[in-house]
Amino acid sequence: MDRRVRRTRQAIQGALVELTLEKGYDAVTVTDIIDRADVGRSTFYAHFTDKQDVLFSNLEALTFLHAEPAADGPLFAFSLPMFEHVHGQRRLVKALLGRRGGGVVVARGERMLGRMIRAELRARKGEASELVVSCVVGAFMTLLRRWVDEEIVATPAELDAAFRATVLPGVEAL
Amino acid sequence: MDRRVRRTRQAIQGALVELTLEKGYDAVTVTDIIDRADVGRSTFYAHFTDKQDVLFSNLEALTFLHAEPAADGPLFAFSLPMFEHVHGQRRLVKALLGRRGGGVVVARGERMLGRMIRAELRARKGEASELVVSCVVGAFMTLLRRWVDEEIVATPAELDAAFRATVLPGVEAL
Amino acid sequence: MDRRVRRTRQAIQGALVELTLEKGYDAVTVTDIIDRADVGRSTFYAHFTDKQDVLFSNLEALTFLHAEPAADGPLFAFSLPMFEHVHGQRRLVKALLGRRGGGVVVARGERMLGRMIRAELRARKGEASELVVSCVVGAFMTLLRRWVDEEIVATPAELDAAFRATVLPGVEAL
Amino acid sequence: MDRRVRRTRQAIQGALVELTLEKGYDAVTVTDIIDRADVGRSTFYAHFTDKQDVLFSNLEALTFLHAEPAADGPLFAFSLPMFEHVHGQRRLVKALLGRRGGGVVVARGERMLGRMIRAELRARKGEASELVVSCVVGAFMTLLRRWVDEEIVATPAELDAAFRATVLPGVEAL
DNA sequence: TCCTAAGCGAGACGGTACGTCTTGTCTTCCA
DNA sequence: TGGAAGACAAGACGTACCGTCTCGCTTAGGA
Repeated sequence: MDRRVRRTRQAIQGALVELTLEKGYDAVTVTDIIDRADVGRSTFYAHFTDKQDVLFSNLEALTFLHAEPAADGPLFAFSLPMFEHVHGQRRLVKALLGRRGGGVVVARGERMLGRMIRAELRARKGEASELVVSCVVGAFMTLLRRWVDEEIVATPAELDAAFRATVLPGVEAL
Repeated sequence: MDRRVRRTRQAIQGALVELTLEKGYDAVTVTDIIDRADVGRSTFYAHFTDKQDVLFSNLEALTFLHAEPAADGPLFAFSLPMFEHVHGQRRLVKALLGRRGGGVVVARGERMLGRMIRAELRARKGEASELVVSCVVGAFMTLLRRWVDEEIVATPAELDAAFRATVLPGVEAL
Repeated sequence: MDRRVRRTRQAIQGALVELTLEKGYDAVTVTDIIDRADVGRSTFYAHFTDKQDVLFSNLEALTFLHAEPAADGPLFAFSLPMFEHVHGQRRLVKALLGRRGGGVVVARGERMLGRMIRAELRARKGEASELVVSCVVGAFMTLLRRWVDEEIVATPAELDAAFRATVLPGVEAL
Repeated sequence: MDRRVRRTRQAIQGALVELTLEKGYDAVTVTDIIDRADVGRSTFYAHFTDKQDVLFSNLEALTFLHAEPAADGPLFAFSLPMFEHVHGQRRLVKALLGRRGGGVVVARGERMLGRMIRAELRARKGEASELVVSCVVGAFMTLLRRWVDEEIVATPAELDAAFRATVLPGVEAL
């Protein structure tokens, strides 16, 4: 891929993140992005189909979203590494996943997390109740979201501890 | 209030709910609402400032959002009644709170639920960790949301059971 | 006719004149008139069909518009009395006929004046060229309009003198 | 300037003229113009601020409005050329200056003509009475307007003859 | 003196036009 | 000759008026 092309794409992606942090994803217009990235309108549409397309392209940088379920080790072992990973990318994660981000990203995160938790539960218990999966997903994602939105102040270790303390006893008792 | 006024407001509110179920809240335009409600443009703006204003006005019909925390009885006793209440208004709740609804409503629901859970925990344990509150709120709301979106099929009693089984042991052990 | 009715009609007519002098006829809205006259919307439409209807109703007070052609005496004898008559109603005439008034009134004035001048010429000369009638009408009306708009400062006698001095020699020579 | 831009502007200007001839300037809406010109709403406002702005832009095609006073030769020599010039653009002049046109154009024409006549009179007589100027302006403009409105049928030469015959004796006698 | 019809204000209502804004496509021009 | 700049059509936005309408209150003027 052309170096210029890469630069153009990054300028656009960066502009969306900045603007999302400033005004919230919904309020950002394609015109805003173009102006901020200092790029022509047709250039934007040459690289992306949509504002949402830019959002999703940014998503690939969020590697924690591609985590794989662990078949052994303690239940929900993904938790601590994930909080730590997010810690290093707070700014980006906040823009994408936080209150001002596009709701779609949260939905995607939930789906991915759901798959992981479902797989873990199946591996240990044979079957996974979708009701329980929803509870666990919700507990984790809400914690994560409120943290990046700075409604909660805590270290990754504290988050991990609280998450496990709240849901593990219930899940293991099933 | 004038009888005509009441009819106009209801036509508009109803139109928003219908259209949200059909195309999703974000895709609904004020023009859509006007046409569906068979109401003049100026009439719309005489009653509501916004599409969002209509959304919020509908919210008041969702009485379960105004639930009060119980000081005694079992922990999280609100759960079953709430699921049952929602059961009776699935259509409306789905439109407002579901995947296709406006994200704002979920946020409002979380805030309200957070207040309730925080109060219950304070009443029983003296103090309430915001981390734990977030987990419980997330577990409940995610369950509720996936249910109204029909990603989960279950009775209110089953939902209540799963919610309590998942989070109660952990919360009580603290 | 009810005394109340008369009062209402006059309030509306007066409001239009005032507002026309302030902002010009075109800029005056029915809503403006209603507010100024302190009258209900439906009352307005009970008495008049239009803003223009009010304008025309006011017109009847402008009696000089109903002048009759004189069959004898000097040519264009209507001139001096008309300027004098207007002098006494400058305010109203200015609102209706002036630059800020509705163009329709000028058109009406021209038609009426045209009839008068045509009749006078026919009486004295047997026939009246429509071209000459137009010139005379234009000369008189333009003089009148610029005078009520205060682009010209003069007494009725001076206006009459200028009008006759300019067009009479030409007309009589035909 | 872009070829597209020129085409767009002309389509809009042309649409206004057509529509003015059909319904009269006041009755023409921006929406009408847009539809007739087959142009997007935003495109209209990218080129013109107003309906009136389009009107004025059309005015520049009316070159006779920019005529210069002649310092010598017979008085009011502008008359015949002007009637002839208008003859070649009847359609446009009728739309802009006629009964159905915007009153503003007539006002502009009167001002321009006033300047010309005033200058001619000053050059020959030392001083120009504003009263006389008004009469002459009115005579000429009214003749012109009734002619383009087809209330009068005549050739440019006949119009010129009538105008001069009516006002010249009076003006020269002063 | 009552009472009944009309006059009236208040303002809800469906429409229509406005001028602004954003979107995604399409054309032009330049490097 | 390929890509940046930006003109464009489409259509939603929120505002301002319009002319119609329904509602009660008041206010004569006839019973």
